[in-house]
Amino acid sequence: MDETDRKILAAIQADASVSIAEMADAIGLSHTPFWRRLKKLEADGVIRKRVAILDPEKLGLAITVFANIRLRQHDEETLEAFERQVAEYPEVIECYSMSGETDYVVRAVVRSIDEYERLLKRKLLHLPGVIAINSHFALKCIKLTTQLPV
Amino acid sequence: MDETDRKILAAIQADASVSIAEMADAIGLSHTPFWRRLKKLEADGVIRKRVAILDPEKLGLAITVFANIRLRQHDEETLEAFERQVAEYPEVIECYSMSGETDYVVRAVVRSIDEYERLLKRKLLHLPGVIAINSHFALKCIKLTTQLPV
DNA sequence: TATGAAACGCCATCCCC
DNA sequence: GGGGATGGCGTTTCATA
Repeated sequence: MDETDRKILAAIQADASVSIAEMADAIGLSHTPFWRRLKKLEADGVIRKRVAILDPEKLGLAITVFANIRLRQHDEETLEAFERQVAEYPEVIECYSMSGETDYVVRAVVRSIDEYERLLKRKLLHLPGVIAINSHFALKCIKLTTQLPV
Repeated sequence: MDETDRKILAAIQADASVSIAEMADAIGLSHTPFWRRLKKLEADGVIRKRVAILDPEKLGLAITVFANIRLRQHDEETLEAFERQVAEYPEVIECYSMSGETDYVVRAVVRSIDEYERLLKRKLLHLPGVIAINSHFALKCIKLTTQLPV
């Protein structure tokens, strides 16, 4: 993967709606080699998929919450069950297992505080092994992108 | 925005590479009304843009870090300067101002611990008003999606 | 006012150089 | 890496209820 590939990736992760011909001569390449590189990057899995990015506000999803989750037990089965189930909640946009005191951090988006309370009390707190959850609300989104540094 | 629009949004935020005709009859609609609704959702800004999602691993971006940032002062200018500058770092994928003790939480992706150390010491710690940063490393990504609950 | 059918024109794709 | 041909699809217009 050379410099030209990186330019292609940068372009297509910024805006995938422009035509191949346009992108190609934006980076100074004719459309055929551009297309060939693109297909290779897709085949190699560097480009995972094409998606539409929606506006959370316009969908009424005004609230972003970070939930720091601690488990009571850390055996294989509990972790596996927790991870499988937490990933299924559509409100959960991100989840990572973490170093430090917190076992997992979850980012969820919800329409209201009420909805988060339900997510917390009825779903997250009942996940396998959960002993404590610490919730932090985002006041404002400064940056949220899908563009990786290539 | 009715149930049909939600189906369109769900489909296109899951996979924007399939043709309009295919999506249309997947949700039981002929392609013209589907297309009109799509254009309206774009015009209304519900659909913000189309992008390609890249694989961080394949790009060598193996490490995800959450940085909890505290500022020493909270006057308008400091906040504004901090927010403007933090958003410019390509390693910073997300940043939110938060309730609670932490002023800002940042999610960054880097190639190595070394690279994070440089990001922290040379960039983040020098941002306007910063007094303390607490870094937490992700051990594993359980879920990371762009799909919002529609 | 929302949907279905049909024609147009562009662009992704594949050929060869 | 580049140029050219083609087939399919997004786009637009017309017709319908």
